[in-house]
Amino acid sequence: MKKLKLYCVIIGNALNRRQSLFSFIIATKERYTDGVKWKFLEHKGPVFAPPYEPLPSNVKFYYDGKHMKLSPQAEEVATFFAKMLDHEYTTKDIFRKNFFKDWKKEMTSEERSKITDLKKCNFTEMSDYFKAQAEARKSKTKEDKLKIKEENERMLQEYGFCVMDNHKERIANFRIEPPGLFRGRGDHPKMGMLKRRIRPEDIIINCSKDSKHPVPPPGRKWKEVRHDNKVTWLVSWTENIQGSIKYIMLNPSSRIKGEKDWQKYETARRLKKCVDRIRNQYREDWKSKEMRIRQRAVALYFIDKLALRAGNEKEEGETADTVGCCSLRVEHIKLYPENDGQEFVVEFDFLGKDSIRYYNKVPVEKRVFKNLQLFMENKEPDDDLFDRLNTSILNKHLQELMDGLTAKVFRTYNASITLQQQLKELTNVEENIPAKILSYNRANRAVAILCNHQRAPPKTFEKSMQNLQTKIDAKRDQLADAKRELKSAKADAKVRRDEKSKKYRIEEQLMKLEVQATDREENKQIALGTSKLNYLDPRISVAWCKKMGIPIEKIYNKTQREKFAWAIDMAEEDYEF
DNA sequence: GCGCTGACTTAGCACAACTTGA
DNA sequence: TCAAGTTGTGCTAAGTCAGCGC
Repeated sequence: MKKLKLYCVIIGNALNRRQSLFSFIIATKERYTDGVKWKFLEHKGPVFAPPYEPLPSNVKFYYDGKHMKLSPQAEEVATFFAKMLDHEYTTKDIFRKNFFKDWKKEMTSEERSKITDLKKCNFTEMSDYFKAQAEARKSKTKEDKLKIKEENERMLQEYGFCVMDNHKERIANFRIEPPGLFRGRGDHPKMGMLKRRIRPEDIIINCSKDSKHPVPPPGRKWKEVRHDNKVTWLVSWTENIQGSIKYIMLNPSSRIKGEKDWQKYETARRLKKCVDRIRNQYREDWKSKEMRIRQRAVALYFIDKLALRAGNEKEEGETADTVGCCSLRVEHIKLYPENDGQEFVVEFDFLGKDSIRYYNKVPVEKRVFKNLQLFMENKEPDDDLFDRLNTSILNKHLQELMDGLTAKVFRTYNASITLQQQLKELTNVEENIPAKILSYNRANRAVAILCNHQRAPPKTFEKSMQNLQTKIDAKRDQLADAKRELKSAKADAKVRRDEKSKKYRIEEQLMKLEVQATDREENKQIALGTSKLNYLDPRISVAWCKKMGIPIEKIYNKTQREKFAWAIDMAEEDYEF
């Protein structure tokens, strides 16, 4: 009864934070213990990519120096390549090979017999045409830009929301991925392949029986309409490169995602309570008689100490050659009994998720070192380091140690606890706001380094650094002037006061610039966003802001505040992870 | 156990949108 | 007011992990 009453309140005012927080707790504790994710789900279905518009006749394609009119299908695929002409991708052999193979499939038999060598294809007119179009888009008038904006807004309002259990929720990706050329990361064997256009007939709709079902475009059909309330997705289709399923799901601000996120951090907090026991256990296991247990224990030590990912097996030749902890190979580590004055050093060098390089030299305990020597005995470089271990074995073991424990919980736990410790260590209530924020970013950075969240240095980095330095120099000159003026303004008390406050103001500005420069330099190759969004319990940041008198807007932008609304609502100043 | 698949989270990059200072 | 620089958002690839059938 009480529950029912609450729901009514929620329906009446779905956007009221306090109330949605209640529904949140109810949902987690009472409503969905049986894998049911919702009772009611209604939406408008996906937005398809716009149909292909053939090129104007003056934009020509040349083969072997001669103009050649392509069939619409072949032309469309050619434009995908033309649009990427300036990208390094198009110079890579695999990319070109894959593209050409798939392009030929789209050609008429006549085209296929003529076009036999990609090197003889000239796409430059197409490429120039698209560049001109992009330029034209940029230089549109204010009114035109506003019109586009309004149209986008209209689409968002129509397709960007759904109703799930009495809440109107934002959908994350309501637009179907347009066709194009597949761009894998790193050395992907499938780069350049044609990602085909998705049609209504490829689409599975998921919604509740008693909802208004989404309508396919006129004269078309959905592949299937199902009513599976044990899953959270609204739309799915099978992608043609890997044959995997893609989904349309809800925005991170939605109840269903927020709840899950909250749960994730609660699991990490439970790990905090038993991590000492687990650490003692794996240290004991280093001595085990059984090889499989020693391997498990050393791997777990790496996952815990270095925040490595679990490392599932991957199908060879289907994806880029990347590894995580359990899939490390002998060639990925080097052992140094002594290195730079430290004993038992392990050097890691491998490509992880997204082909981001993990390079680290770490001193380890002697037992770990000896075990690693043992694991590597009589093995080839491309043999598995942990040949008696995989993620499934590891996670089964972890499950026995703590309910809900898996390898990735260690990343969440270590990231969040590091942030909390670093914030305690680095920040001082006495400092001013820019200094506090620099400290926050430094704490955030410690986590990003731990998790190896890298980014390519921004293209404009050097220049923007230089600009900042110029500003700092100018500000220093200004400060020197102000100091001189203050000195010479001895007699008049009022003038003195004014000069003093001016000097103070300039000092503040200078400090702010210097802090900004430090922050930016330290951030050159480190991405803070990923850890902020996925690994750091937002309640730690909310509590810190409250304690330090920092407005939450300084730490989280609008999107982030929406995602972490539950935490902003929940966490008090004394929150402890 | 073992391989496979589906569902869901995590990830970096490209580009659009906004901000700032000349 | 505009270009340059900076930040935010969208996109979609690439992971993790549970569950299933054998």
